[in-house]
Amino acid sequence: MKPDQDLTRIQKRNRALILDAALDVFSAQGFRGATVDQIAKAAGLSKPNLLYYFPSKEAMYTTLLERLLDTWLDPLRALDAHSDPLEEILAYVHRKLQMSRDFPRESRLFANEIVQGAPRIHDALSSDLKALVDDKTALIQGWIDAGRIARVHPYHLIFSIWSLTQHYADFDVQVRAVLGDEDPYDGADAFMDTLYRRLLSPG
Amino acid sequence: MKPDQDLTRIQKRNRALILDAALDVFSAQGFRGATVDQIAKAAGLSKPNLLYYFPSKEAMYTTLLERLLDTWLDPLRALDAHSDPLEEILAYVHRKLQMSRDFPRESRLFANEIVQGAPRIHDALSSDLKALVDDKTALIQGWIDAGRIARVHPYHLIFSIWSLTQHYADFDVQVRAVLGDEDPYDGADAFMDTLYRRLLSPG
DNA sequence: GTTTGATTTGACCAACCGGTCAAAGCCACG
DNA sequence: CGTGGCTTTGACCGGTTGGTCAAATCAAAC
Repeated sequence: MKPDQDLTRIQKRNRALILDAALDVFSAQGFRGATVDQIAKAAGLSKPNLLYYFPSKEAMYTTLLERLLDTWLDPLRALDAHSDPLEEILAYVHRKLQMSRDFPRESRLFANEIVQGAPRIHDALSSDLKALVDDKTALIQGWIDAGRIARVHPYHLIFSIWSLTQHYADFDVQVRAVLGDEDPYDGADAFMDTLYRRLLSPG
Repeated sequence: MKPDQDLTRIQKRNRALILDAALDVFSAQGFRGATVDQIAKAAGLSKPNLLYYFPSKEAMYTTLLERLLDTWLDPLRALDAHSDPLEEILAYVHRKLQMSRDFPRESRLFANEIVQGAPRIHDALSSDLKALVDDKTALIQGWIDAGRIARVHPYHLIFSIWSLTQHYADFDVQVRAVLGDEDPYDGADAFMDTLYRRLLSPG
């Protein structure tokens, strides 16, 4: 991939246009359900023009996935030892929920990919993701051993945070069908605050 | 739909064969990603033969969805006032997790459908599902008002149970990539028991 | 064993899909 | 201007897909 400086103004604009349209379509239809024509129409460009900027439909998809996995894990990377453990974890929960609220398409893109067996991102999960989680669970285990938070299985703690926060983006239609007009995220934020305080408060 | 009695022995066997194969393929690929040929091969029948038993690919899919939504909600229907509220909710959590363990294909079929906006099941969500959840949240709210469990948002409580339990089926590859050889469900069961006891214990 | 209706399938079709290509259009620079 | 490279696209291609159909096969009742 060429660095951004080597791209002309038009290239930059159109690549961004295409990736945004591709995110729309892939997140709503999955890789196989999406068609290049749909993406082209969403981007306001012709189909051959898309394939001038990306060598294939698959290239658009993997470009999106690679960029997203990275930014998606930023909140977890930020989890660190520089404050009270409980508040640190709560801050992570709130950041993660905020990402679901701000970037639901990204969340659904990952959900689609993983529900269908992660055929194009499995390696990154077993290497990069696993390494990061191993690192952060060790940090959490340290807090537990020091008696600073309650004793819970650190891996399942992280799974629970992913699951609860992403649920509001991935299952948005279901949540809204049940809740009606009420905004899901306000209640979710308060609920999770209560949940993790009660779960993790030591003693 | 004809009642089962009107079906011949061969019809019963082949319809069951086809639906099982369709569940395999749809849950792994989504509706659009699945092909009738894949389902036929998985069922050990020819493609025209499938379309002899079902009028279309869509009919196979919606038949599966309708049957599944019903059984999928059975554990929630069983939530009732006949024992200690906390134990009643915990029993629901454990039943739901057990369903994810026993029927991961069904869970992923729903996940696929809902992540993609529930185009073929949206009505059932807003009517049947909403009615059931409204009913059960009223029950939970009664327990809260009586001081028998802690004060939490009852809708988000139910969302959290769905989210946490189904996560282990829907995101199975991710969970296993991170956990390695450890069985996810044993740890999950203990984790959720702790979580909901701490969250819901009154006082 | 013959008949009749149920079951199965090879061959086929029209629509769709990802991708190609040659030609046309456009833009920036001298 | 004009010219050379960047950008855009209409037309097209081969493969796939959902679905059809007529003919062949099978099974059960008499």
